[in-house]
Amino acid sequence: METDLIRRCIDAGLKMTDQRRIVLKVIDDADDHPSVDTVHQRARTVDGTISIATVYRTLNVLDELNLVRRHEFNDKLSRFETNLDQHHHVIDVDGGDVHEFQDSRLETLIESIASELGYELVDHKLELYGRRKSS
Amino acid sequence: METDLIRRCIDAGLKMTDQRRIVLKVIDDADDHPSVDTVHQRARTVDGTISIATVYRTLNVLDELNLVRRHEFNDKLSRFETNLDQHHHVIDVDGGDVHEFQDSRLETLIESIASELGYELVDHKLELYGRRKSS
DNA sequence: ATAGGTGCAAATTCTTTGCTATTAA
DNA sequence: TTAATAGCAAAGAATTTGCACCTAT
Repeated sequence: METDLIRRCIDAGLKMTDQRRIVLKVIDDADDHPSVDTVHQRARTVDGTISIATVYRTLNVLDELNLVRRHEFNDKLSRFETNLDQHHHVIDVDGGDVHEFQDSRLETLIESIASELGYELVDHKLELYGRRKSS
Repeated sequence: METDLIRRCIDAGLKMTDQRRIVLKVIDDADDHPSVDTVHQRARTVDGTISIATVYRTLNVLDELNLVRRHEFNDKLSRFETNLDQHHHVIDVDGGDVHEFQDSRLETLIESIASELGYELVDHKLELYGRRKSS
């Protein structure tokens, strides 16, 4: 098994240890925005000996390589996501649920705003805080 | 002196102590995005005995009252801003400078996207990460 | 063979909190 | 007068790191 994420790590010159492979799989499989602790717990179900330090180190490396994005939504925990194309979020201010979405109008607008301001866009984060409409 | 921020705090039922007044002034005067520690240092230049605990407590109250917004840009420090109308930021990925901007097209689009998704917008944050164009 | 990675525990860093004394309202 | 707030120091929580051992390349 050679996921895209694994390949990118190898290309970046990282050693592919068992622990790293497990953390990468957890991250790759996640369709939510897990905290470090959650990633650790999930990794433990595969290998009970994997340490939280390794999880921290791995996530930090992935962050540096821009293979994951780090967020802090309502709480103060670091939360991670791999799906780098859909970085728009609606956070429910009541429940705290995080819902992802994608919108091309937004992409286009953001791109041109950055350009107008004299910047070449590298990445971006948009977080909408809202309340479910009852209607 | 009765700044708007002070007025809002009083209206919210907070006691206006000397320390609080100083922290509010620091926040109000800031045109950057100071960390808790920076706010503390600035407050100290006015009153050398003000404690960091008080700064934390004051900023937390302001955050709860939505009189400041809490950010975490490139570093992992909480950073604060009072200017709640201009919550769009470009972060220079090289220098780390944070530049604020305002864009009505964006406001409008975000508002309608939230609505389309079934949310009533309460607040939002947009962070663009970019690199200065040399051209 | 060896540069890089791991686990563990200790150390750091940031933030909160219990307590007693103080003070704005 | 009294409920809220301050300062201090201790406690907590999240994250990083030094070190001795291990392993992918």
